[in-house]
Amino acid sequence: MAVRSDSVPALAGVFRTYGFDGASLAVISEHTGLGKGSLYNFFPRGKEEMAEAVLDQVGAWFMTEVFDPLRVESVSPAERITAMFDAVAEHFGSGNRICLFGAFALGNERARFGARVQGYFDAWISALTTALECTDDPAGLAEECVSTIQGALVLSRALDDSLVYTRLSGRLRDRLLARMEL
Amino acid sequence: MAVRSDSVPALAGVFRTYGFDGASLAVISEHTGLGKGSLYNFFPRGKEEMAEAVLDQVGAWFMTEVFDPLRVESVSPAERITAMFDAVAEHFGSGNRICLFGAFALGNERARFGARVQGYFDAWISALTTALECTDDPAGLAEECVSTIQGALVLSRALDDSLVYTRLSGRLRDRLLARMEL
DNA sequence: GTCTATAGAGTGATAGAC
DNA sequence: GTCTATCACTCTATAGAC
Repeated sequence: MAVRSDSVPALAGVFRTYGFDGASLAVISEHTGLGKGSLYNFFPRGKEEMAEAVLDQVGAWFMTEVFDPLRVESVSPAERITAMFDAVAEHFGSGNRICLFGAFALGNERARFGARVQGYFDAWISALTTALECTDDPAGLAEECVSTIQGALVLSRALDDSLVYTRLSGRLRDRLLARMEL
Repeated sequence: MAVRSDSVPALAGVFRTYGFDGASLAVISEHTGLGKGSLYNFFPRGKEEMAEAVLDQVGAWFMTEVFDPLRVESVSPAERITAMFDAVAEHFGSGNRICLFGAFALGNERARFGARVQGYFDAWISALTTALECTDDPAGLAEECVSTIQGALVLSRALDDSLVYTRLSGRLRDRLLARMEL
């Protein structure tokens, strides 16, 4: 039997492709394979609740797979940073998939989901700052790192070339690792 | 009497705030002060033509105020770069306004306006590459610069703090200028 | 008469909610 | 599937400039 959480990955794909406003219930119904009745059974508050569920599930994935590992003291800071870039590249399909939080930050969606968006970026920068404590400017570099990844996703998407993402994130990673050796 | 181009700045504000899908004719009519009759008189193909007009006007502004000055050989490369950061900060309200091309790149709008989005970023990177010819990696740094500005706009918006933009673009500018002195 | 600008009632289609 | 609201858009009407 289908459960609510099973439909969240499909919902994520729809919101990534169409945005919040562009994702009609007809499109959602088609991509999830669920009728409107089922959708309102799982998400009584409608589309807004669907998007919240997506944001929460993606946010939870980043927490366990990206943010928490950045604070594990038994792993060297350089290895933590390298692992972060690997996990992030995997999640964003090396530039082929956008960041929902970034897209929602730029779009009209920010009005509805601003708190979740802010929480995601705060958590990322905070975790990165911990891993970069061995540098001379942990908070500044963490902010720069998160921002650069978002920029790489924008540019990669704009130029329709995932190599742009790979190139930019590789440069960033190397620059951070160099700063950690000081 | 009103002319078509007078309404474009108001249209730009609407699309920036609501996105393409979120900007209904009712909202557009309200913010421009024009009835539907006037809007369809100026833009016979409707919303799509309105957005194209906005993109074209913003693109033209960047061409004359940002891209072309980057190629003026009578000005030193360092001064050209500094002037670019000033003009860009002015246009983006130091992080308070988003980049329409960046937002359209991440959103559903890319399907309709992808060519214009790609042209904007190509032109920017190309012009910057010229100004950075005195460095060891003009094209790479140009790509990195444009991407970082976009990332700064995303993060600034996400955290609702324009100081994030000011801080990140200042760091980037200084880093570029340092690379030019080599 | 012709052209551009304006206003807004009215169209069918489709939206989200239930 | 049914509901109502709203969507993008069309059309008619009217105004003044030439």
